[in-house]
Amino acid sequence: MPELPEVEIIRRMIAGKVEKRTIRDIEILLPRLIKWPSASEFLAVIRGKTINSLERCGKYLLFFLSEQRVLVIHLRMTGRLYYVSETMRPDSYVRIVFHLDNGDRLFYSDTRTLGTLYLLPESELSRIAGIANMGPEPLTPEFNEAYLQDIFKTRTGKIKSILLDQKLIGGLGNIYADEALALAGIRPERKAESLSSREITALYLAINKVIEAGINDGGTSFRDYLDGEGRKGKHQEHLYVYGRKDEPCRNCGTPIVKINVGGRGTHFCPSCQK
DNA sequence: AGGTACTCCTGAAGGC
DNA sequence: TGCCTTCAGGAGTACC
Repeated sequence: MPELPEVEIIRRMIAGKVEKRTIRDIEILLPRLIKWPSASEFLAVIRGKTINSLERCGKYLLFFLSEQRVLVIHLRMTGRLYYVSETMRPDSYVRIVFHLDNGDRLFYSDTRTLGTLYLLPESELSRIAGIANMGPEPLTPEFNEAYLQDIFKTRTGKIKSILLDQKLIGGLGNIYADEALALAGIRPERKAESLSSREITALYLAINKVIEAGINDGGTSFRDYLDGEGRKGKHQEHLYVYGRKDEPCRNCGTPIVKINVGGRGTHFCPSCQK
């Protein structure tokens, strides 16, 4: 599942190739993935637009186009973007094909078809609530210990659920939330308000560390994720707890436990995490 | 505010 | 071998 590191890897791999290219045509094989506007209007508006830049906001990709339009893509669970040369054939899950003016294409592929696409004027970006309300992202100045102290101290919810709330922290998903809590030595079911300032410091450092490691490893390919050229990341080889149920903790050897927190599969070491 | 349940969706995996 | 059920989960929404 693409989280901040995976989306950032895709952005970096694709940005240099699509920027300054014009979208010559587009094939919409599964119209319901397009949330706004209608598929026919989407097609009419995007045709002939030039991609000025490719940015990321949390788990959203933002293609800034000519005439102050923005193409917004959220990959959700199984969405993928590939930049491919003229000769490559789409796999059976390609749902949308962007034809560029140099003959190359951008494939939007999605096995479970939960991804979402929008096309709107830049000035209306805030209509997408997930973007308008996005909390500070790891590895930015706004995401710091003081901010975490502030949001944790009054919240009675479980820390794992707090970490996944995009309004509070932008870009964290299930894998990196589990990993950060493991690295910080904190149990996922702890109430946020129960964390000591020392634990909050540890968690702050851990979140930045796992996100940075994920990016440096080219993302985590646990089930579905592939990068902008269809390749797997390497971070799954370095995971502490996610997907390691019954396997020995890398620190103490205790079998990793899997539970359900807030409807999400949650992994932790019952010995190292307090 | 926070918990729970439900929705979207398909392929993999597990049970018998 | 084969059929059926369960699970994976980001995000939105409904409801208490």
